[in-house]
Amino acid sequence: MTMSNTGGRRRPPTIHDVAREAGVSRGTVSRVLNGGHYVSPAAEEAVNAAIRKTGYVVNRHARSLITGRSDSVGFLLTEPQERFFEDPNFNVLLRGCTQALAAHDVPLLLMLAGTKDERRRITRYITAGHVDGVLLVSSHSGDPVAEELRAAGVPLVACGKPIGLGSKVSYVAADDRDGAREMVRHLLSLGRRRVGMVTGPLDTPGGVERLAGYKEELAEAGVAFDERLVVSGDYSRASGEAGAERLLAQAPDVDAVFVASDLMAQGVLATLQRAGRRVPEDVAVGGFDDSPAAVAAGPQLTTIRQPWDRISAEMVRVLLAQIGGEDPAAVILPTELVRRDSA
Amino acid sequence: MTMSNTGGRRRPPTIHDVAREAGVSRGTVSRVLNGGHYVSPAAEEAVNAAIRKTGYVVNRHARSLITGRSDSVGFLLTEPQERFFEDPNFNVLLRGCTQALAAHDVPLLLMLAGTKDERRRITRYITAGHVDGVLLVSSHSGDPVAEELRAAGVPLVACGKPIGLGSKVSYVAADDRDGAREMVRHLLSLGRRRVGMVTGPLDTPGGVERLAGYKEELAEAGVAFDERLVVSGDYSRASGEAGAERLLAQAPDVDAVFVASDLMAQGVLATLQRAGRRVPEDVAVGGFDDSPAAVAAGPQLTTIRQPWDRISAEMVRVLLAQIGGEDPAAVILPTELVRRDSA
DNA sequence: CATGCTTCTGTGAGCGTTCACAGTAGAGAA
DNA sequence: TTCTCTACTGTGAACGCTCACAGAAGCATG
Repeated sequence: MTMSNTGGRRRPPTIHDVAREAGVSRGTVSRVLNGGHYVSPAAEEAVNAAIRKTGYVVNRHARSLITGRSDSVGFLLTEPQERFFEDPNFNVLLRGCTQALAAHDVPLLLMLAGTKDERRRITRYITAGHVDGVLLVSSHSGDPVAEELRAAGVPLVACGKPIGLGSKVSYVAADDRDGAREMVRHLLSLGRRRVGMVTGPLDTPGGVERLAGYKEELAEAGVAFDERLVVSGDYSRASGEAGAERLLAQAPDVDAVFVASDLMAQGVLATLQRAGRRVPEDVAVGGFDDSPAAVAAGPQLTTIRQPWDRISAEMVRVLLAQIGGEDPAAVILPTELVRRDSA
Repeated sequence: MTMSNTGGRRRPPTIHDVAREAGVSRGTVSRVLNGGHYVSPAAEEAVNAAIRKTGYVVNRHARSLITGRSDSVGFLLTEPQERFFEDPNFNVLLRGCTQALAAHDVPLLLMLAGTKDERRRITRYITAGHVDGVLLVSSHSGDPVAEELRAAGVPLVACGKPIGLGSKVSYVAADDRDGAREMVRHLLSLGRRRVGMVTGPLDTPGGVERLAGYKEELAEAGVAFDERLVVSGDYSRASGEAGAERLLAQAPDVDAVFVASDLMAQGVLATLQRAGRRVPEDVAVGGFDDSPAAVAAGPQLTTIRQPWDRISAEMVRVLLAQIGGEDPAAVILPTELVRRDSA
């Protein structure tokens, strides 16, 4: 592309101007800018005054040219984007990451790898060093882009445990298993014993973990596992409706359902309503996510809140640490039971 | 912040490496890279081969340092962000802009100006020339950040007509007035004569325009304007519910309602349902936006689709043109009536 | 007085590009 | 021939910064 400089703007002040204004050398200004060790209080003050007076802002391009880093990170979305952009959790995540990065003065580049072509371009862009690291929102399947980035040694932090990327990729995730256990424990504490589950997709760690938590908690409570009480879904509302239908058919005596997402739970509520079951009197329903869907319609959903604000903050923290040379890390954050009307 | 280079990555090839590989000079490689005028076919081919062989990617920092442009643009959100991030239209817009820019190989920086502090930091960042231009999603009120950017001569394209920024700011907007007229025309064509309206906030151009379109179309059809048929809202679902209640109280004989947003229309549907009015038999309802809310519940909403994909594409086109030196421009895009069940 | 150490400061080099300019070769015209 | 013009190519300088190094000043120690 070609971009010519527009007329209106005049040359911004350089480090040289600041140095002259402060009566010191470029080196001293640079030292004040970065860390400020080995500079006298008098010089530091003079430089800061000069910066204020001139309105100096460091030229990141010049800095990056010599340091070899860009002081920016990418936010990479490798899945079909509709799904994520419509997910409120994703929005919270994106917003949280942007703000956390802003606090460190690190710009965030939004990268959408939809088509094969985009994927290639973005991979080159990243491996060329135009960003220092990548916040990755992938899911399901092993992701070729992520794999390539990992192989190229690009600092990478995934949201949720990535599949098939080896253990050397950092990730931040909610404690799906523990969250599921907490919800099941809650349902059991209400006296329910025929607790069903609509799972998420079982090719995702989240889906697997939530099911595992369900089983564990039942086992611990001494409630026998009954596979007729478990049906699988894909997190969509429609799959919640269908799942509830199967569940009612397979186990008509179900008196509680743990649903692996709020969106599916909406579908479950609809099906239960159609079937004439009252919620929570006949069937208690517990969701997962605490998304806006949880309070959108019907009885307000009792659910498990994923700490998206903390997740984004941790992703940024881990990524910056890794860019700073630290080793990859996995962070699991606790979830929280939100009691509403459905259970 | 401090970021030290991580071990894994080795030095990427430079233009020098390519030049050596191709047996030409840096200048020739540079010419091939940018436009390719005045370079012999043989040289061009050799350079391209060398680029492929070495895996060369231009160092944007070095380029930016000398050209003075960053070849990147900012996507600036100056309003309380929750509102926008939960708006599906906003998501389409963000996605569309990112993709349109990607096609030009221009990275998009996401900038959220929530707090006063962020606002100041972002303003400095932009005016320092770290982005070549800004895609602005503001709304309502005159925006101090936008005003400052305009004054600094930063290329700027707003989404929707901005208020109080003078005429020298580019913007891209849907044709609110014409869209409103089309909907009202549709309602009239169904034989309805007591057509009410729930307006959007009247301190926004969109709100004003939709109301104006409503009035114009009524006038053209020779239907007398009745102010009891008009109540105002703020685009939220709750204000739709409240608005419909007022409407029913003021004008019980209302037989159609044009609602200025789908979200409000959902509220209107709920109120009508509670009041025992059937939709569309007793009262026809027309929305605006064609957001997912339009098909979320109740009768599927007849609505006006705003061409968000085209809006984002046009915003990018206008911005890049302006960065290239062209004058600011206003683009108004046509809307489209989407017929569903509610009217 | 020399020596060393610490704290502070200035200077030159260089990061990887683009740009302006100078220069070359070949073709065609005078 | 000689001159001009076009098509192409190479070269040095510059962009604004950081980094390594050299050096100065102050102070304590030998």
